[in-house]
Amino acid sequence: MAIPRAAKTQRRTRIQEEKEEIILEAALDVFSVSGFRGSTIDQIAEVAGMSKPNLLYYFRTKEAMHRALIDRVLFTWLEPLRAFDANGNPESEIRSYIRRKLEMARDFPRESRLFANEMLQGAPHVEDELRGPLKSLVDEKAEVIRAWAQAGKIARCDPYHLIFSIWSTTQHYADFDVQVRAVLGQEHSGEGRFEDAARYLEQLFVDGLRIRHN
Amino acid sequence: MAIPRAAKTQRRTRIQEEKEEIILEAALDVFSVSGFRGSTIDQIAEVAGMSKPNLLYYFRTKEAMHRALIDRVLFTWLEPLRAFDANGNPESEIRSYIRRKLEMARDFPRESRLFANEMLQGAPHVEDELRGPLKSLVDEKAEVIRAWAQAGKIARCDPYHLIFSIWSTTQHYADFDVQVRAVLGQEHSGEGRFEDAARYLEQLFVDGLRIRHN
DNA sequence: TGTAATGTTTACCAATCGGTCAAATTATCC
DNA sequence: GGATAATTTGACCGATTGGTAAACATTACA
Repeated sequence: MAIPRAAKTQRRTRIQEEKEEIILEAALDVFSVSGFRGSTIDQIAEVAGMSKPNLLYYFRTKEAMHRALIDRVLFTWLEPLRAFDANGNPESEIRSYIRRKLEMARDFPRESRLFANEMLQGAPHVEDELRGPLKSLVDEKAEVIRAWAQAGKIARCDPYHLIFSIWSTTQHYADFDVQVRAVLGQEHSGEGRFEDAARYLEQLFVDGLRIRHN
Repeated sequence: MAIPRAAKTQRRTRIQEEKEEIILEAALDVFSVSGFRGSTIDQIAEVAGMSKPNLLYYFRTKEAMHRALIDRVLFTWLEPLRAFDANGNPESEIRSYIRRKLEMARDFPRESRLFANEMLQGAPHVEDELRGPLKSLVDEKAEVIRAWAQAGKIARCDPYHLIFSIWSTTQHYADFDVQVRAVLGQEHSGEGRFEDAARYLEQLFVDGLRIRHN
């Protein structure tokens, strides 16, 4: 006799793991494009290749699917920042942070867009996480950067806005991908654009544009 | 006897101009948060303070409202880039471009988010404009930047990615406003954050982080 | 192999969706 | 003021929405 819901059982069966994975994969496809409100369970069900009630057997509500996705993305999304090392030297740390974030924009654009969608809507589902864990992590890394500036290793600058600028420039290649490709034109829209972006961004952050003052 | 639709008449009445303005204002509120699919005519009608059939008297479909908004935003959004002057000197041109874009992020965040929403969804309504007028304008300005680099006035760098980086860093303060405020905390979330951002970004682009190599 | 638990589907529900219609109301202009 | 055009609304429509109920199918395990 149909026990509660799969999510409530103690041990997860093989089928549960597999199907939940398929569902979240499909949900990521849909949510990342249309946002929470603009996505429908039917869309997700179709992408996942199963019936709507079957989806709802694994995730009771649309919100539960979204929640599960957001939780997963939030964690992995901050990996590169966590790896930011206070003991490394500024140049290589900043260079590799940029590179890692760019790789994520290239390899996980849907995750980036899911997050962006949530931000655009005012973060109704994750505001607590932003104010809590995210802020704490950024505060910690900002302190590292501040110390570098204090020691004269890099220019004095606002560490928070420095972090914002790395986030925005790198995520741009995932979130605004259509625009980037349209502007670059067909001949420069290959995967090489990420290499070009990496080269440009590393130069920008390390040396700036070296504008000749006059 | 009810003539076609207002939009089809030759001369627009005072009421038409007023109401269309009110509707577009409300539509901007709603579309910029929830995107096209996630927004409903009822929501817009409620914000606009009029009945749904009354909205549809001025704009026949939800798509027509969105279209009208997008057209308006697309035009004004590129003003700063159009003002980019080939004859000016690189430093002041880049500085003032950054400043203007930041002012727009501050003063017209809904317009920025409407555009961002459209990009996230793959630009289904504006892809032609991206490939046409937008690309042309960027090509033109990229050529200016390339000439500056050629003349040794600024560092050699990819002009397209330079433009992308100015777009992304400045629009970030509109599109990711919630995140920026959450991370900065209450004490630094006042309007002063735009001043801080301007100072940081001008430094970044002009001088870079001046990382000490070793 | 039998049976209980797990998984899947068809049929359905009330609410909301984008949009229409005709009637009622208001503004405009002679 | 009256005729006419412009504006506004309540009632309504079929389609789609998130979600449920219950019957049916499959799996796991003793």
